[in-house]
Amino acid sequence: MLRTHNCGELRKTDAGQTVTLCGWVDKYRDHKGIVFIDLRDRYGRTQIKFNLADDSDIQKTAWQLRYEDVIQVSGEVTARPDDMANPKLPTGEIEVHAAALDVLSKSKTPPFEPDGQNLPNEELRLKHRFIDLRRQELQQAMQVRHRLTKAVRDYFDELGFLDIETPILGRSTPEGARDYLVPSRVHHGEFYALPQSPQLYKQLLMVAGFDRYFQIARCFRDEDLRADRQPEFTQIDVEMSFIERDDLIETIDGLVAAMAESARGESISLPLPRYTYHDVMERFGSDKPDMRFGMELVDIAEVAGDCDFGVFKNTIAAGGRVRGLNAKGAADKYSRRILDNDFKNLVGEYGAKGLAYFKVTDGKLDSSIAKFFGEEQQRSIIQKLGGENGDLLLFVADSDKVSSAALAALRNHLGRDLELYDPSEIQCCWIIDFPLVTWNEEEQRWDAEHHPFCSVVPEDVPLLETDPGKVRALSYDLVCNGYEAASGSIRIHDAAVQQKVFDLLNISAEEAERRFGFLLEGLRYGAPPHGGIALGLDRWVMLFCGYDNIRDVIAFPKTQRASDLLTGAPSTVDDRQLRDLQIRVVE
RNA sequence: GGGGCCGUAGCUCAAUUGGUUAGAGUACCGGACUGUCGAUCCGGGGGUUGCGGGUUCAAGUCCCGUCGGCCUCGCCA
Repeated sequence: MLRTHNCGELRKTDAGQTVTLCGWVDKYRDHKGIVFIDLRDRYGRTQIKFNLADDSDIQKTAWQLRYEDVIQVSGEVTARPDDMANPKLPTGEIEVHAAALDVLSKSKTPPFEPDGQNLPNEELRLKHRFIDLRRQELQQAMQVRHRLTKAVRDYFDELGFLDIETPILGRSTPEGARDYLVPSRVHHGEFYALPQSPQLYKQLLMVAGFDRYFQIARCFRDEDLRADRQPEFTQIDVEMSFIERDDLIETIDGLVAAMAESARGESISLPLPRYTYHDVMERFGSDKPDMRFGMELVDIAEVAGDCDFGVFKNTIAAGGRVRGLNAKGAADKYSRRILDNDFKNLVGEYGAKGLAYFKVTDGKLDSSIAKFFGEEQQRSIIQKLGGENGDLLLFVADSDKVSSAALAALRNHLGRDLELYDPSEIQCCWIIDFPLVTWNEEEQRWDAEHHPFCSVVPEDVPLLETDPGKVRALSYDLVCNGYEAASGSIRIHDAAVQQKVFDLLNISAEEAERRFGFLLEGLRYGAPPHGGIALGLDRWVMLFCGYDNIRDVIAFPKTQRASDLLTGAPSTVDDRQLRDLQIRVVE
């Protein structure tokens, strides 16, 4: 070993010991006759003292030290005089009095310093990711990530789950997300697809009798990115046999508690609350509501349909909805310009054509459109939204879909902006009873909400033929702070029900056979009732770290256009490689 | 595919209505300094204002295009 201790562990009680430390020069303070170095590794920082009187050769080298040089220092641990201790550092009560110094590796002047001050733009940080990763936030994230995956493995191991790997090179199944394709050299013109998830494999593992499976699986989706989406990401993939929905949910409740314990040392009270899809869509306008605060949506259809405000009245007449929310005490918080521009644009992104708002003043509505509402109607609106003087009431009148999306976004914005919750808090809940299918207006057909193998609430099976939109799926999402953090379902193992679902989705027998024949064939050879779930590992790490960007918890992430600025991927390849694959690039 | 924000010294930023030689802090280089911990003080070097075109007597600033980064709608069974 080139060191006896790390840079975070020495304390006053170690005074007198001779130690050797290795690390990066984090700061240097050169007083000519005395030089201080803060030596950094991933465990912490320790002050090293170089004294002119001791050894002029060492001192000469110490004068040359610059940021991010890697050095090895030996010397005696010395207690600092009380008035010279640094309370900001855990090691601040001691310093190492250098008797030997070896520069292990000189650093070029770094493009930026990983001290977290004046953080450069992300482009530069991604280009020099090896430096960015020295920053405390990223070091922290990698540690949380490690602890989390270890907790996951330990938890499932305790419960008798087997960790089984599934192929990365698989067959393309052209529904859902766009596949990343890998050309085959041996089979001209044919391609593998990277897995969007191990979904079909894990169902076959159930058929094979591995009744408790989990895997920390890399997944790939060639879709446009977001702050919480990367083209390759990691799922905690789980599948169980001979279980019902609640068994799975309880198992995952325990997993979430174990993860929270390991990542943050927090105990989460179980069971996690469960809400139905219908319930949260009505109350929050979203199937992934942020439960850290209230501010629920309120329907004012009765008043709106009867008032003189054309937008409201016509929306109700056309079968739309008028709903609003109450920003408590925010009447004077937002200027008219912000309301008419920023807020209107915000809801406009979701298709809302406008935003109506009132301030509650003297028990009445105060707004340019208040005149369209009678005294009784104003009282009714205020009462429905629990309005008090000083409150700001905001309304969107539109279709169910648009008003939900717009108000959900507005609610999230207001919740954050009005600081209605502690941003370090974690609030998880289950969303259950999703609709099995949703009507696709453009294509004039029913689409699976989850996937075509998702099972049905037994009492709803007859509805498959009469009222498909009302059929509830045996699927469930785990939502955390407004993010979809896990999603799963009980799968169909009954051929007759599967056929009904395929019929509903307009998937012919030939088409089903062509698309997922290998799964269907497997299910014909004794398939146990089974179900599972997949948790987005990256998102959980992000949530547990309190970050709002998934790139901050991935060691080597990609940009929004899916390029890796560090390595330059994707890149062109040699003609010879293309020849082998019989692929030609066309302009 | 659509909408929005951004790009000036290695880095973080400034630069009036379009107007002198594009500035500051930090980093870097040199000097001073034996108790600092964002060390301090003195001095110095450092610019294709992302790139290309246009308007103008004059462009970092205005216009068009393009490249790159971020946020977002669509998309993500």
